[in-house]
Amino acid sequence: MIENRLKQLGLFKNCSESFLQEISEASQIKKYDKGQVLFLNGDAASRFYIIISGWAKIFRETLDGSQAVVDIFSSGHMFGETSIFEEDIYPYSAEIVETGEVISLPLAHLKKEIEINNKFALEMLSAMARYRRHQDQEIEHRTLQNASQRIGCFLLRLTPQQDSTDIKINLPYDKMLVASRLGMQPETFSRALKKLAEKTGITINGATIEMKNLHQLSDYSCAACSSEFPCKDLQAAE
Amino acid sequence: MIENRLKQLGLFKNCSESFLQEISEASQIKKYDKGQVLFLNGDAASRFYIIISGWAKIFRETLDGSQAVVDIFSSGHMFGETSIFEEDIYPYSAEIVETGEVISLPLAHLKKEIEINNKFALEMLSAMARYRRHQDQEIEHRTLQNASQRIGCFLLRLTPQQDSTDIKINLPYDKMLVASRLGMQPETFSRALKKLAEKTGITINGATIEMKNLHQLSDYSCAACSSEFPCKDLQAAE
DNA sequence: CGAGGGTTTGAAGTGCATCAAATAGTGTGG
DNA sequence: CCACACTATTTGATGCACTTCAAACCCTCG
Repeated sequence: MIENRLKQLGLFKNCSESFLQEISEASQIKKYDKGQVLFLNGDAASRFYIIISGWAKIFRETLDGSQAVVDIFSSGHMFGETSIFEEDIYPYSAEIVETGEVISLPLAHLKKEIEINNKFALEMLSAMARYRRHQDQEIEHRTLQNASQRIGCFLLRLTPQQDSTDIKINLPYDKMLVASRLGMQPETFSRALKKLAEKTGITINGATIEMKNLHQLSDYSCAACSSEFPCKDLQAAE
Repeated sequence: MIENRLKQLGLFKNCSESFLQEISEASQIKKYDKGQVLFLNGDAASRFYIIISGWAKIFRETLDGSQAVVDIFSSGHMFGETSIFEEDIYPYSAEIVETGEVISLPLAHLKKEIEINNKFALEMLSAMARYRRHQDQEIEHRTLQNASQRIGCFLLRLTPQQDSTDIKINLPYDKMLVASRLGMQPETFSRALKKLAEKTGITINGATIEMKNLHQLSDYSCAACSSEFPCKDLQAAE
């Protein structure tokens, strides 16, 4: 049930029962398959989205077909909501990259609630500010880090805790997608990951990566970054 | 007088006289010389800033001294305000790059007003949303455009109107800074600008650039961008 | 006039992209 | 359960864009 899902999100913690009920009734939860497009850059925007499971990528595409992946979202994240304030068109395209469930909600309800519920407006502002920092960091990473360092940084942000040794993780989605998320070609990703393994002693086995010494990894990856390790992901889910 | 300056900004249009008076009294307007640092990444944040004249750059710096310029602001722009919501430390450093006047205002007052003045909170949200789009575009540009195209795009966004022919503009700050703003080295900027001139028929004379045919310039520059010309700057001043 | 930064130019190196092809992996229908 | 088709991933070879280092030039301002 949608209402319960929404209640689990920190974002709506200051919203009234009646608002949650109302917006839930006007919302839809739906399973989307890998490859489905939710909306395209320039489309008229009337709804925003919250991911329940699976992954979605946010991207922009040029006429000649090359695309820039701006971000990739998972469970708990919201997107398409910036269209409330400007122009009512989506500023990017969104596509499901791992099958899962997504709630679509009407922007009109969101807008109304922001206008009348001050605490909720603050919650939104806080989320926006957090995301801005995330983007600043993104710009920095793409400017200063080389391919291997960007991968290392990405891996570090996937680790649950920083203190333990011998961490084993799985890449959250396929390598092609990780590559585009980090702004590089798949071939470059493959080579850069291998180079990272040589330099930092991590072990790669398909999509599974074993990290015995996080400090060695962070020494290498964070050398070209203004943030210190542990550099927690600023765009943390609600 | 600070209060009058603030009244000229659209941002504060829904604020009460008493708030404007209060925050003005707690604010300072000061002339800063080129090279002065306003704050550093990681500093405790208690004030935010609004530029009256001159230019300021927002950047992040690694231990080894290389820096990523995140943005460069001019008259009417505000920065450092995102620290209200998180951690109370600045997420980037700020330095004056063209001598001018800057107002520094207490974050505490801003925070209080956001909490009690709903319309103002909305105005802030709107500004945040606009800036987020600006950053998305920035990430796209740095991913998809080559050096010459980034310069062309930068020039197009400096032009006052899109329809006229034979436009003459001056670069707003020195070429080294434009280069860093666009994420490239000064040498690369110099060469890429020359290449742009060959490809699009613009004329370069020191810091003055003459553009006889904007369409030729946009055809070349916007080929690797998802936005159509005219691609107005989303981070427009208040 | 001379010092010092900004800008340009040249030469060489590096990192990533691209193109091409081999290999591994995955899901499908037989 | 296997063979096939298709996609993801890796590897190799090559090219290009940008960087780096070095030096010259130019401009401005004391």
